Amino acid sequence: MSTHTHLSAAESLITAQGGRVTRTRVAVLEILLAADQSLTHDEIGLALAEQGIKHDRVTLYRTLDWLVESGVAHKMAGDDRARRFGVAASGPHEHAHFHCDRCGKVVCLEGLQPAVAVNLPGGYQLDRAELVLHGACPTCGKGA
Amino acid sequence: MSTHTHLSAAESLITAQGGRVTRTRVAVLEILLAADQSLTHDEIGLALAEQGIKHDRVTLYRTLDWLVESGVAHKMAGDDRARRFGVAASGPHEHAHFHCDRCGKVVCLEGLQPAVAVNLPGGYQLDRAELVLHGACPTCGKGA
DNA sequence: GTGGTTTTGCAACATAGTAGCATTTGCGCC
DNA sequence: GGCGCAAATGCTACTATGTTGCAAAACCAC
Repeated sequence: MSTHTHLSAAESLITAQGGRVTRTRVAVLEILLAADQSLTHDEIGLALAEQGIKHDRVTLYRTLDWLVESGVAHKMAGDDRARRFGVAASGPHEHAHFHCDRCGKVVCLEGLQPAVAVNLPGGYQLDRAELVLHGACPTCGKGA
Repeated sequence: MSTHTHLSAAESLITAQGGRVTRTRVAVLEILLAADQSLTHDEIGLALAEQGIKHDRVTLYRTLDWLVESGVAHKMAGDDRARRFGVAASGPHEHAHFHCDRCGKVVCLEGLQPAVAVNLPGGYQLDRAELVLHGACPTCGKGA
């Protein structure tokens, strides 16, 4: 299975960033691309294990860091102390996140960055705004 | 110095929440009240030590948790994995934070919660919005 | 295939936060 | 003022998350 000339979306993304296409990288990126929510290092590691992909905790950290540095993925700090990762689908980091306070799930909400025309006190230079919405996701909200 | 009938702001706040007025609690709360920025557990611990107030790491965690639960202080997760604490001066948690990407300092920006009239995809129930602005603080911005 | 660089895997370390339990302390009550 | 009891503290040990250094392995250009 090496004569393929067809590259998967994950493989294309990786080569486009000038990185080597490795088992772990492809698998991690595919997991992130397939996920409808932000995943923790742990969840990704579990998914890898389920696919029978042997890997090291450290490798995964480094892979994720590389994806973030390359601008392919993005990292966000949650209320628990675990960082969550997701694919930065379109454009810059200008997208909001929705954090379900019941199941703890974090989803990316693309294209709804609001008018954050805040009037900052003097001297502050605004670079980018990060918006996290808290509430209940569709799944948890139904039960209420 | 125990015949005082006058209570400090910190002491009043503590008793108002039905908690006991202890050395550590008063000191921590006074530190938070005096701070112009959000502080990490570590920074607060250092400040306590400077005041010669003996304390335990665990006690500080518990004190801070209590303050947050009582609604006196608020907790926020930063990009580093340390939680930062600040006094929730006015009203609910409806205030934004400014994170200086150069010195890492986090300040609370009261009264500038923007119109987060975001149109959520179907099914999401918005509870509260958390806004974190990134950029340079006045001090760091000057040097640029 | 060969060579050189990137990436991985391992082991050890670092930091942030938590749990259980005995001791101390604040504070209401007498 | 002293007593008792619940709340708070301090200790030790532990968990979880993330990092560093280095040797071995894997990628990929040639």
